[in-house]
Amino acid sequence: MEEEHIRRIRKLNQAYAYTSLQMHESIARTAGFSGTDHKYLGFLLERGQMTAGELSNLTGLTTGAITGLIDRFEKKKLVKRQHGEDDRRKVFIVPDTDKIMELLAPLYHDFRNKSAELTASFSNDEIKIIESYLSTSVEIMKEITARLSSK
Amino acid sequence: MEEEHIRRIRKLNQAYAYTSLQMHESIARTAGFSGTDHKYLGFLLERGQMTAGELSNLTGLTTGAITGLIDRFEKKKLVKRQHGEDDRRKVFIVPDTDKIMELLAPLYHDFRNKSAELTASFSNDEIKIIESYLSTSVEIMKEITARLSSK
DNA sequence: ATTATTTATCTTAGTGACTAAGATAGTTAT
DNA sequence: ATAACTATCTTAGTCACTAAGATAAATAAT
Repeated sequence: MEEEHIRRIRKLNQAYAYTSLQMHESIARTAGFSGTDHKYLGFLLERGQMTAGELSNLTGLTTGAITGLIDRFEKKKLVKRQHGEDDRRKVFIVPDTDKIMELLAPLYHDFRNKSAELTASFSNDEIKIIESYLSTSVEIMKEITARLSSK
Repeated sequence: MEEEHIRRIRKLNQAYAYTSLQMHESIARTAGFSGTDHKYLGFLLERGQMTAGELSNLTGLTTGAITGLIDRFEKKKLVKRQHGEDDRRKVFIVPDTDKIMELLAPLYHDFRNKSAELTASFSNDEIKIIESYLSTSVEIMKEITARLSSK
């Protein structure tokens, strides 16, 4: 019964998305972040230093909101402001990777371990299937988001 | 190379969680919802009518915040307040399922179709593997969340 | 060179959703 | 009846956000 499979996977996906959101919110709260800061800190961590304007574009926040975001991070000494040498208007936000990792790593520790264990419990062929499913899903969601944002 | 698999799946998971969040935020904005309202409306839709207090417990919001949430939904005629017959202090939030679906269904239409297509592209055995991966992941994340919330 | 335009970030004023604490109204227990 | 409790609402204050404009630096135009 194919319809049944589709329904079950859809339900699982909803649960997955919701639970993931909950977990990340919990982790953020535990780390002492309010609201969406955790998400944007992850951004900085992954992409490395960038200017305030770039972060504004990437996040969709106004430059004013970015100023506040950097202020909060800077107060916690998780990032530093560094004026551009060639263009002194630019403000590079330089994440203190070690400090951020020190703060977040313990909170992700268990999740990482258990997830790794789960992955290791599958064979190579099985992992290919899971990877294929996940990556195509990501593509689908990106496409939907792009379409909605352009409206 | 098992380590490599684990790393790749972890990266895919991060991308999945992030993209999913982005998509749901886009859908919310398109539907005219600010912030987290969309999430809680989904809650009401899935669980059906409940009292303000129950929603407060489930969401973790204070009762004051729930009052505002219901006000906003009520103004858009997506839910109705209904005083309990046995206990007149209680306020049941009754979602207008048809109206909510009418608002949200078109926005999820493409996503649902493409996801169904993706699911249908796998064999029965492959789907079992994906289901197993997703459901165990959900369990892991629930456990982590519960542990953090109790601290 | 001086001036105008553009660019990058910051500042200010106002908004909206949130919390904490207390008010209101209805219920249960003594 | 009165007290204690419960469910929701109200109020005051906070915080992150937007929109619009200020500041400062870079680039272009005359």
